[in-house]
Amino acid sequence: MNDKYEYIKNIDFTRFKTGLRTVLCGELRNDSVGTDIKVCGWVNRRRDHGKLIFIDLRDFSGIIQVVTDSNINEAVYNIAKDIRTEYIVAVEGKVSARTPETINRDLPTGEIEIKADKISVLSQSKTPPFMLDSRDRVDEMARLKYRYIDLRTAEMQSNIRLRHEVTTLTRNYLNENGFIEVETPILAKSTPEGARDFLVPSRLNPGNFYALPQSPQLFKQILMFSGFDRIYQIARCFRDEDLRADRQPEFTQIDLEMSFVGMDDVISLIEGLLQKLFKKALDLNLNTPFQRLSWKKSMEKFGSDKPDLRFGLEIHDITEIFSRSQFNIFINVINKGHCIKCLKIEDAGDFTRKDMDNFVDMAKKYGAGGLIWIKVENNNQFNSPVAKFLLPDEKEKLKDIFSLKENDLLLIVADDFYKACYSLGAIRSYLGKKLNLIDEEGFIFAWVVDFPLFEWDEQEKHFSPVHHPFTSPSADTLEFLEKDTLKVNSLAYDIVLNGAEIGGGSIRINDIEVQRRIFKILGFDDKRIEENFGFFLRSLEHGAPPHGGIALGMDRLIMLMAGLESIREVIAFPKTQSAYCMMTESPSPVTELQLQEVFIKLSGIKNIHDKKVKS
RNA sequence: GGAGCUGUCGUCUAGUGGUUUAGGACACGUGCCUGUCACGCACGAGGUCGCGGGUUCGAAUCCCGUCAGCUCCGCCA
Repeated sequence: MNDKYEYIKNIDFTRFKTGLRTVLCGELRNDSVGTDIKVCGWVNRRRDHGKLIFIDLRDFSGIIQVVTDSNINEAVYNIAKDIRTEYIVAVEGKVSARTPETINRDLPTGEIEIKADKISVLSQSKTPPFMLDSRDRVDEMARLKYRYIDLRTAEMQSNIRLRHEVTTLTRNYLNENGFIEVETPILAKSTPEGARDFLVPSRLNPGNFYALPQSPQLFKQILMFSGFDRIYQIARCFRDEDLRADRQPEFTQIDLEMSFVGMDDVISLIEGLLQKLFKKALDLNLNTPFQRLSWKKSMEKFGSDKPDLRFGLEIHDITEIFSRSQFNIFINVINKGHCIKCLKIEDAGDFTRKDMDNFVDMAKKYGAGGLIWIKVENNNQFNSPVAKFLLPDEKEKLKDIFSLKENDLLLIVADDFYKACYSLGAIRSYLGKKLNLIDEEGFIFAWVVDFPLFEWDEQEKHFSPVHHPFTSPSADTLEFLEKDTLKVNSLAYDIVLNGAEIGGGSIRINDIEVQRRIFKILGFDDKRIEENFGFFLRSLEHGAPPHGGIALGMDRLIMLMAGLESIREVIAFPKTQSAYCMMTESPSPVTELQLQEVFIKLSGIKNIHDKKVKS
């Protein structure tokens, strides 16, 4: 049976009994035959057979067929005649068994129907802009504009209810583990670095602004200093950056913080949570502990800090082979202490010259200087734009190491470690999909650990934190903080699922001197430290326990659990790529008076009212 | 900030310089129909081809610009 409403689980139907209805549409089975019921719902479809009209009545629980017969009750029949799709009606009648030949096996309620004694229209509806059962073929713009209709579909009901299940299970699990839920301000303080803040002007403090929190990070830590031991929050976070399929300007994190813990404590707690979520919501068993790999190894083998481990196709280092190379590109790279990385694709005979150009473009797009391809032809000849620059023994070594045979393809990037790995990692992901190497049903988790604490920001010419500035350096690399900054590792951990980062956390700094040193390395002077983090440093010097935490990107997690490709599908009212809400038409201009009250004067904007005038 | 793709009745689409008066399907309206369940049948209404400009005897079609949506790079402590 094809039951679109299988998201209705463990529901106590009696709770939904109201003055207007005694049962839900999806509730009844043939054991109710003969009873009189009242039911309310939307008209999913009406089928008019002349003297006989069928109405498929829908609510969140399912669909039931209502029948009116002009020979039996003409008044009801006449009402049914004027009813249209998406009208909301109340039906009173008797549950009756369908004759064997009229049973609908596609419907859980297909063995019965309701003979209507009374139908009243509770609300009329204009013809809907699109049909609910063709939703997946409807342009997303229309779905977002008429979100209230899109949300009626079984798919969206299922997604939003899955979301509710995840939050409920999470709260229960964390409560059982001694956490309490604490709210923190939405009108918060703007802090430097990180993402762009959303600003909120203060009427009572002219010229001053709140920022919407990018995460409740500092509040979580301060609650540890306050002795709550374990807190969590299903936290809304705001970041004013460009959107993606998996990024919205406001999104939700399962955000938690714990006292007197090390990395393993947080990791095993989260493994337990995910195990419970997947078991209860999807009936899937996850094996724990999840595998762990270091950031370095993840970059080296998969070219990503969020590797998709559902398939192999690992990256290899072939720098050694070319140590005496005559090829300029390789010589230059090796002289700079950089490396040569390689991806081997077997049976690549179908790839054309155009595909090769495409690989080169992809490598460039992801930051590499270029890409070299070598295709193995029959009798083991190398077909490659650089074949003539390769020494015979280099060719032999490549054949040897990769056991090359006809139609094998090597994609080679020579660049610094990060660019070489990153660009080949992007190609690896592309090929994983293109060559169908991925088991779409599988969920492969991993922890990525041993991140560097800092990276060098080439544009801004300063160090910036890989995680955030409150992440603790590892004890064994702490000594390099000032003298070999990039060598310092952090006690940060990311959790990765099927090539997506679904969360990250760290053991935090609880030593004010270390915290001050970190701010210094990040290039903050004393004045700026005091202005932005003074409150936090003062809180650190009044007794701060060792503590750590993590935040899971809940929208992404639910998206992956539901097998979807955009978090917009699991958010009730998402925004478009230009951060615009199609339904409410927000953001929008405000009145001059509103601006005056918050002491704001607009400048440098052209055509403020011209935009968004459409459809 | 950048790249790519897309935009034709309410919806999904056909149409790549000339019988196109822009075609079809679904939805919608009217009528017929007593067992359908994506009901069926007949008839009907519905489109300034996203917007602006250009090329051309002629533009939905080609060119430029612009707006919107999507995907991606940058960005996202």
